[in-house]
Amino acid sequence: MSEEVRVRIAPSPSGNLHVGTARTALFNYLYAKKVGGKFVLRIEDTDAERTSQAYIDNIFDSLKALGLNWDEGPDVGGPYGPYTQSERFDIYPKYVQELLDKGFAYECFCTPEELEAEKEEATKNKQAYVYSKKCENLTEEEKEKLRAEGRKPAIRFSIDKARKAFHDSPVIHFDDLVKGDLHQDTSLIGDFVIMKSNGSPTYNFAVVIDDMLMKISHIIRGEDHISNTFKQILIYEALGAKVPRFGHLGMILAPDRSKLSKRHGATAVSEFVEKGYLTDALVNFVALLGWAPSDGVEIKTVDEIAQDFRIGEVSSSNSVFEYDKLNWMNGQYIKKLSTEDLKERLKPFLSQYDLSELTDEQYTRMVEVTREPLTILSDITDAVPYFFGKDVVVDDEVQTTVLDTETSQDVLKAFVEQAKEWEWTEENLHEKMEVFRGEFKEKGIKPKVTMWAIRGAVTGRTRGADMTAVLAILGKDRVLERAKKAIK
RNA sequence: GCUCCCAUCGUCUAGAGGCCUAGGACACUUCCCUUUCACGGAGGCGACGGCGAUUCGAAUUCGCCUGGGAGUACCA
Repeated sequence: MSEEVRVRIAPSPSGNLHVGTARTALFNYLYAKKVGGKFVLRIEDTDAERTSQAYIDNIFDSLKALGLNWDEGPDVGGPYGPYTQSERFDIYPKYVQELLDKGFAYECFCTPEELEAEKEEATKNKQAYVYSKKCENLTEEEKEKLRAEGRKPAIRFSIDKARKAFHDSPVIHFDDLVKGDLHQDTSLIGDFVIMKSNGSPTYNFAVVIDDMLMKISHIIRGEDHISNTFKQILIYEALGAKVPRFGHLGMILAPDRSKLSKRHGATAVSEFVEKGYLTDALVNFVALLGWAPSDGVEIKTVDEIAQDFRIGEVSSSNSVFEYDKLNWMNGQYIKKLSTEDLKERLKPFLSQYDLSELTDEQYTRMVEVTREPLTILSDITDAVPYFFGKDVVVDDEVQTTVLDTETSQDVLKAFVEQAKEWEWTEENLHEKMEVFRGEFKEKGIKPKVTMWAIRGAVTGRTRGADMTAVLAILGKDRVLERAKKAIK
């Protein structure tokens, strides 16, 4: 039973779910799925200042949208709850006391000013700063005196004592799931605070307690946590707990190789969704940042990826988040959507238009003929203005380079003349237009030039959806009116 | 500053001593298809950061250098 694989994602709700966190969540999820383990969600809302319910909801929604469903979490519960850190506050003191009793922790009465001075001194001497440990061997009398001054102690973890109890060398190692053997000289790690003077646990302590109590067996996270790992291993050992396996993923960088931030565009999963990215495409893309399919087929569902996933094969280097491939991939996913599904998904991006102008059939056809070039859903906004309203806005350039030409004028005159007699069904229009192009071709005018004239008059543009379909959707009256209007 | 991690095309990556004149995907580009844009199809451009060492043989092993990233809090 203790062999059960349990992984977790423990986001801090100080912002919307970041793509980096999403990728970490994904890799944990993939690992759990692959080996039949449990995926746990824990909310680390210790920092009340930056936490908000909106962010918590955003994290839930984003994870769900990505298909990363958790087996245990704040909402669904589980055997090792609560899964919200702020509700776990009363369980930490017990373990602090245990460490105190075992001699692996001690009270520290240093003030922020004193600590600051130590640090300055260290930087001045170009030394790496490590806490002086001056409070480690305080006598009871000294402690009483400090307490009488009104000082409230923080609790520090004694790196050296813990290390000596379990390791021969000050250099400790662990076998990382993705990076292999990792080591660190613990004499370079200062005795860090595990419980603040206000009684709340620090991150490095709380995670260990939470992960230990939640029986997390494998901790897969960003490599920015490597240095924390050594501290955490020592705490696990000091508590007599089983040390979990760790796996550290490379970071996701922006194209300029700096940390991905708002400056580079969207960073939260929800922002990508708002921009018109499909969550299926987003997870797929993010999975490819560090992982490669064994069969070379890159477009895959999360379940398919899970089948093929091996944590040891994940790349240990950082990767750059480039939009090019994401865009391509999103386009591929849009192509796979049924028209009915796409019609619904497109609606939020068509809010500036009055969809009631169109019958369902017209809307369906419009989507069918405009969906091809979409890479993100919001592209639809720019692709359809001419389907709405009576008139059309003609680009200046289209006016001068297309409509104003003598050829175009001839084409439009002939078009109006002939089209008013046509039966206005798409099928019939298709035939008629073919004949129409043929007539002009005989006069030496290329089919595309003929079409440009009509397209320019009817849509105001030189590019767009299939012309015949556009004519059919717009209806005879509007088409003829717009065509006439373009004739001088 | 100190410590740690990383290093194959512009980007994501395959590659675990000879199968590599380094493969794929995206991007870029040429051509084809075509009522435009796009999609699709067929090509092209394009990389083992540098220097040593080990070896008959290194992208693959080792060392140094360089470059990039991260951590150095009573933040998480």
